[in-house]
Amino acid sequence: MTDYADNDGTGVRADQMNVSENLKQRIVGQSMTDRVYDAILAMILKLDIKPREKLSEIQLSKELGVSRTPVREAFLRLESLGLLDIVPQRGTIVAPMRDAEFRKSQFMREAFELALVRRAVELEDNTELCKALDRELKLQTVHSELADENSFFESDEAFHEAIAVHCGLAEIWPEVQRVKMHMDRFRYAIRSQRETPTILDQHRRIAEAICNRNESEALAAMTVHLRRANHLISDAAKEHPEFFDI
Amino acid sequence: MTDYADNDGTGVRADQMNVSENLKQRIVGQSMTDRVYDAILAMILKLDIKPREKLSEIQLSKELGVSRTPVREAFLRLESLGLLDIVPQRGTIVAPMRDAEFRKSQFMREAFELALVRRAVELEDNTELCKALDRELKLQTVHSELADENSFFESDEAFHEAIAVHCGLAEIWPEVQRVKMHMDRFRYAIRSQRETPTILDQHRRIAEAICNRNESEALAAMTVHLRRANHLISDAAKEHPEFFDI
DNA sequence: AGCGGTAAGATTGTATATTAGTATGCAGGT
DNA sequence: ACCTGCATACTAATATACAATCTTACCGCT
Repeated sequence: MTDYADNDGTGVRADQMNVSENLKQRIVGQSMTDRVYDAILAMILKLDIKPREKLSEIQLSKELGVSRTPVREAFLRLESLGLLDIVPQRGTIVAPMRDAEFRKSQFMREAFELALVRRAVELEDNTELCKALDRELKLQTVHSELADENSFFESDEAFHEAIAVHCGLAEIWPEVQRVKMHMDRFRYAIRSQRETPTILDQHRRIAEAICNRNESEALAAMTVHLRRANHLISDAAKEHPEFFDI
Repeated sequence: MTDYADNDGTGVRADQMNVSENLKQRIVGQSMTDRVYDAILAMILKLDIKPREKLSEIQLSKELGVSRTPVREAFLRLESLGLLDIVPQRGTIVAPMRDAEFRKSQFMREAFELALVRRAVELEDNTELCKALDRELKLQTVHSELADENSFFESDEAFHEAIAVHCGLAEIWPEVQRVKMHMDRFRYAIRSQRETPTILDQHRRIAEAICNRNESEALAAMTVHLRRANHLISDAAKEHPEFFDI
């Protein structure tokens, strides 16, 4: 759990450690390609690597002490997610945040989560679901009061996931995460803990409407919640215009 | 357009031509990886290569006259779509059709297309959309009468795509195709042209409801249409149990 | 000084070599 | 006849080598 333990002799020169220390600690488990992929993905989402930042196969492979192949395969996966822009014979950069990409992501997430809500209100037995939602609400109350941002957003995820899981559609959640990805990049860029009370309130309304089987209310509450970020984008674009590509 | 024209000297032995002639003719355009990917994808969807059929990097690379790298990269893309199962140090097979995968695909497509319908009925100006839908309906009428299966299903695609395009969400369509993929595999396995009149009728109802801005009717009609295949799966599973993995 | 062309360097794309894990078949034993 | 252990063949994973293309910077010319 200790960060920055880099006394493993992988022969990384000190003058090219810009990204490497960050990566090293994340590299554990599965195949090389998987490890490299997970590491780069996390760094992109957390903005440890910034949009438009260059990312070369050969440099990363040296820093990570692996060959180009796993790095390249990780790059290809990330490109297919729209997170990297690979230009043949020129280079690879972290994709800038595109408005079109965001809109697409927003549409798909909304389509999924509203469909899940529609199922949730129609559950014959929703006691388990409501218990799970209530649990997350309690957690979020505490995390919000303690201003524990990370824990709050963790429970935020769990809240939304619980709806899918208790509808018998747990397999859908990874797909939601997939389409959410581009929104999450924005979220990390603009996330401010002053938002947590608002979010918590919205979650409460959603949970209440679902458990009361009030479909229209649940859908409305979820829609408001999911569209919350929309008006924050322009702020983010003003604050970090270099990240965007309009 | 002529199938099985194999007089190009790529050194493929006659006793291993099971897949090669089929592939060769498809290989044109873009990068090697893209070409190989497109070719294999088409063959999987059309059931030219059958579920559970083995597919080795080295054999394909020889047959296609390319190195293993593009083949491998194409494999990885197809694996991420759930169309190939790559087992390290053992081999790669075309993924059998899994009920869970189908249900997931069904859910996501329905979520997308119903969300698109909701937008479609709310368009201020739907004349272009209705014109496009009507055009495809006319085409489908002809194709159905002439029993031209392929053209019918082509127009079927165009019908659905038109809704997305005229809602200003053309970018969404590739994503719909993505999630539809697993359903399409079933569709090819069970497709019978006796279905075309039914489908055409369903399309007519959908188009009419959308153009009349009758949301509930449009949603109902689309839902019926999208769930049409559901009860056909069990038939397909009976007919080709070796393709399935329940 | 400004412009143009060329060569060097850097990049991804492709090909091949090496490594390591898995199945398989045969030999030898029980 | 059946099990066990080893050798072998085959696979994908990884590493390295080569090719093609683009950028960049420098040098010479005008």
